[in-house]
Amino acid sequence: MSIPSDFTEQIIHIIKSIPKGRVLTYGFIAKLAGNPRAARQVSWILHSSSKKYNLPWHRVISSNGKISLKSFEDRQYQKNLLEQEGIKVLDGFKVNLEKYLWKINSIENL
DNA sequence: AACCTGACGAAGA
DNA sequence: TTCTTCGCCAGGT
Repeated sequence: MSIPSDFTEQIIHIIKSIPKGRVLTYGFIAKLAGNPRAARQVSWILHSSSKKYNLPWHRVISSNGKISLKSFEDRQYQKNLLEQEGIKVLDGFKVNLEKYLWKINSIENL
């Protein structure tokens, strides 16, 4: 284990700040953290540190509005978590970003 | 220093 | 609309 970079800590902070009933996309989180092209790093963090940092990982989805987990079981699980917060998950595990994306333009006040 | 990986994403075909 | 390709990033599988 190594000490997370500032960039990584920013990402973690942002994810922990996502309100219930809202979602954020990988790319958007990366952008808020300062590097719009580091979406993959966001996925890596979720994959490796969700448990460690107790992150609301289920509130992070792809830019196309779909759940990104690989197996059907995992997608189903994430879908349940989202619906528990009032988020409607449509066929194909898709979420209406227009409706549920967390509108935030800066992390200044996080 | 080099290489590999992932719950990505935009652009093409 | 779906599939493929290619570029990106930081951590370490």
